Parts: sequence; C-alpha cells; structure tokens
Amino acid sequence: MHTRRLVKRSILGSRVYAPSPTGDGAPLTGVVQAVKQENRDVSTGPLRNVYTLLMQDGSLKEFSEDEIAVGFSQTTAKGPLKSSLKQSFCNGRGDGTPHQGQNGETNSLSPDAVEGERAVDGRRTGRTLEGPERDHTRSVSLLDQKRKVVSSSIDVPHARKSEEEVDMDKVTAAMVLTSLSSSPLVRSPPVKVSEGLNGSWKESGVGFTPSSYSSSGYWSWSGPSDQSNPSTPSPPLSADCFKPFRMSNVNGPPADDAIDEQDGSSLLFDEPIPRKRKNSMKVMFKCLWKNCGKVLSTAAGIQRHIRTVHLGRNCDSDCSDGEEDFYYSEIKLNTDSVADGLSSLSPVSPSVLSPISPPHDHHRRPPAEGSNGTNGNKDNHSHTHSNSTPLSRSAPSALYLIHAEHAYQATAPVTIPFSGSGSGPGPGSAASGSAASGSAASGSAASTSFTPSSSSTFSISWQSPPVTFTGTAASPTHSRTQSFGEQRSQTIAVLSSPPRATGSLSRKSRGEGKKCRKVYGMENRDMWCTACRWKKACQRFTD
DNA sequence: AGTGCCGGGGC
DNA sequence: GCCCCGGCACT
Repeated sequence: MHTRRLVKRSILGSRVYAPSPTGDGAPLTGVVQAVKQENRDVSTGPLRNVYTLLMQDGSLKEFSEDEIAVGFSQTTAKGPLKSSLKQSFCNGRGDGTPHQGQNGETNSLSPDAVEGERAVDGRRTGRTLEGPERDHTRSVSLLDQKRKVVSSSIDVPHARKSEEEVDMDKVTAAMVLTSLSSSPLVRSPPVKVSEGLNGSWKESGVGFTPSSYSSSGYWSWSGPSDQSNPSTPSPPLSADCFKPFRMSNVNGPPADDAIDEQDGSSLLFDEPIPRKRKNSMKVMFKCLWKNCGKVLSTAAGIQRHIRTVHLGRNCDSDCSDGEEDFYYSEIKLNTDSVADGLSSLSPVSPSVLSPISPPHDHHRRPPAEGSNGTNGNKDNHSHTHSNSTPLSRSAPSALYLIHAEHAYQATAPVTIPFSGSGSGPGPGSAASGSAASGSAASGSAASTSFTPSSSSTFSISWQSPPVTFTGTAASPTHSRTQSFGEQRSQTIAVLSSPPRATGSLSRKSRGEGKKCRKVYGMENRDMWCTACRWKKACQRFTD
C-alpha cells in the first residue's frame, strides 16, 4: 500500500515523451525536472500542471500535462507506452498485482523500462549536481510546487507519513547532512549504495522517489517497516540524492549544528544509522590536549573545540590545516554496556585506576609520606606536592566534579603510580604490581597503572608523569574490582583530603635511622636534640 | 619490649 | 615557648 502511494506520486525524474517542437510528430524523450502549476492566480478554471523537462539535448523545456505522453495525473496516456510501463513496473515490483492506471506515472515510458528506471534515477541524481545554482533555485521551488501538484492532481492522502517516518526522515537528513560536511570519505560509498538501491530497493517493493518528500517537505524513503533488519538494503545515503534537500531546506527540520553535535560521529561508520543504533555503538571523541580531556560526540565538535580552545584559532574549519586531528582520539562506546559511559568517561584517568599497594617499610618513610609535612622533611613534602600538581593538571577537568564518596577510604598510605604515556600494563599487570607490593622496595615504581580494558582508547596518553601518592589503603584486589565510580572517588579523596584528616591512622611510620636516644643513650639525655627530649620527632637525625 | 613521635597539658 | 608525659604505631 505504502509503496504504491509513493510510486503514484513519483513524478520528478520520470522519463516522459514530449511532442517534438518541430511538430513532425517524432516524440522527444525528457526527464521531468520540475512541476509547477499555471493559472495559479486565476480563480476560474482548474489548475494546470506544467512540467519542466530536461530534454535529451540538455535543454529545459516546459510542457503542459496535456502535451507530454505520460501517465501523469489523470491526463492522457498513450496506450502502448503506458502498457509497456505498466508491465515493466509490475515486474519490477515482483508482485504482479494489478495496478491502477496512474501507477505508471512514476516510471519511464520507454520500452526499456527497467533499464530506464535506473537510468532515470542515475540521471536525476546526476543532474542535481551539475548545475548547483540552477538546481538550488529549482529545488526550492520544487518542494512547494510538488506539494501542490500532489494535492491537486493526484488522489493521495496528504497525511501519509507516520511519526516514525518523520523521525526517520530527520535521522536520514541529519545523517546525510553530516556526511556531506564531515568527511569526503563517506561520500563515495553511499553513491554505490544508491546505485544499487535503485534496483534492489525497488524490486523489494521500496519506492524511493523524489516525490517521497514532496508532500511533507522532508526527504524520506519508504522502506520496509523493519528498519532494524541488517539485511535490509541501506537507505539512500547518496550525497547526490540528498543534495537537493540540503540546498532547499525548506522546512529545515534538522539543524546542522545540532546534528553535527549529536550524530555526526556516527557517519564515520559506513553503516546506515538504523544498523548502528541497533549495535548501540557510539563514537565519542576525546580531546587529548593536556589538561583537557574534553569529550564530544562528534569529530567536528572536537575539532572545533581543539581549534578554538587549544589552537587558538577562531576561524572556521576552512582554514584548518588538520592539526586538530592529532589532538583527539576516537572512543567507541557500547551504549548498552556503558550506560553511564559518558558520565564516567571523562573523569576516568589512568591515575584513578591505578592499583593500590600497601605501604612498605623498607624505607623508613614511603616517599609519599612527606605529604604529612610534620616531620620536617620538607623535601619529601614538596616533592609529593609537586607531583600531585601535574596529576591534577593532567587529569580531566571533570575529575574535580567527582564527589568523594567513600572518602573514608583515604585513610592509609597508598601509592598510585601510573605511566605518563598511558601505555602501562593492563589490568593483569596491575594485579601483579599489587602482589609485588610486599617486596617492591620502590613499590610505587613497580606498581602499574590500571588501564580499563573496556576501551582501547583509554590507553591514550594523559601526559602525566609518574607520581606517587599517599592515600587510600584499600586492598589491591579491591581496587581492581571497584567500579569506576568508586575508584574515582578514591582518587578524589587522595587528591582532596587533607593528609592528616584521619589523625593517627595517617601517622607516618617510624624512622629507622639513628636517633638521639640511640646515639647518646638515656645517660646523655641532655645531649639529645630538643625534639627527642620532648618526645617529638627527632630534628637532629632526620631521615 | 623498645623505640619514634603525636597530641596534649602544665607552667 | 619550654617542658613533660600519655599513648599509639611500629619494629
């Protein structure tokens, strides 16, 4: 039913026979390029459709509906031509169902109808590109005109589009618009799709014709209802096909920017939107710029971000030299499994995911101990502090937005090392690093960062130097099984909680060096440093 | 148990 | 600020 209606209203692109201007009786073949109505302002008399035909010689001529030999509307249909068309069309549909006479209006009237169909489509799409200016103006007018033509001369319900169809129209339009503007690479394949489409889709009962957008102003295709069927031929992605829509943009349903921001990334796949959505895959683009980590859903967006924010270029993408490409990476997400992917994506950094190793006392003080800042070990303190700074800077900004739940975990020393290149060992080695913590004199260096395996792109560089932290004493295995959120919280606690917030629990381990007591003994207590005498941290033999 | 040292109190 | 001490953590 559906396709039949669509076919009914297919006018543009149809090959018709027109009377020879010389009047010698030899008909000329032309392709309908536009339809308009005459006598529009005349209240009396019926409206008359005038068809602009692209003749074989390339010229454009206008003919009234009475003049051309085609089954348009209710006008005359030349017997043999009509029957020929009808026959071929029925064959094309593959259902043999008898059709109403006006069905033939869409199709070529030439004897080689089947071939003609493709030829017409190919020509039509080609034509729309060959004369941009002309086609632009024409396309704009076509939409309006066609709407009227349909309503006035063809008995077709106006409101044929379901909401799903409208949505699909938007999706398709968005997809095409983005494909046109994002990457030239995606242009070529869709053309092939379109070419094959003219055969296969029609044969499967799908009528994708220019008129399908005429009644509503949207481009659309009317395919099988189950768009999700992977085996379903792709909807027309041809840039050629959609160029008129883009140029005309009468109703302008899709906003370019909005689409670019939302679905543009999807066009990096050579897959139609429906299939991609079925896979629930989403591509995000992460800014790799230091201190940034911004994640956007579109390449254009991230490029714009990099260009404007990091490269300091305010110009449009035209003046881009492609340098932005080096500063972002693509992240593929399974939107099903990563339900909170977006929320967790930005904050997650290798530092967050680093394994935690318990403190060891081969050193009198773990390097991070200096964060206490009360033992007079200024070097340690400042060192740790300076280490934390790059971490903070290099971490995604969203890190600071994480609320530190489970802050209580940040009660014991922990080392959170990670490699700056982000190429550190994966989860498995993280576990090994934790296991080796007992013997790792430089445990922080031996420990490894935890790179989430869910996405390979997490291994991108975060431009952070190795750093040792004092923080949570959760067991290594715990940290391995933690959810990202927990790990984030843990890191936040590390970054934000005062070193001594938990009092004695964060008490630094006892120094192993000689102290006044040992050196001088109880007998010579007067020789002790003041701190030792006062049972404070020795200030003479600091380690 | 010995030791380091934090927190606190008295002066 | 000086001095001392209780008490905890660690070895």
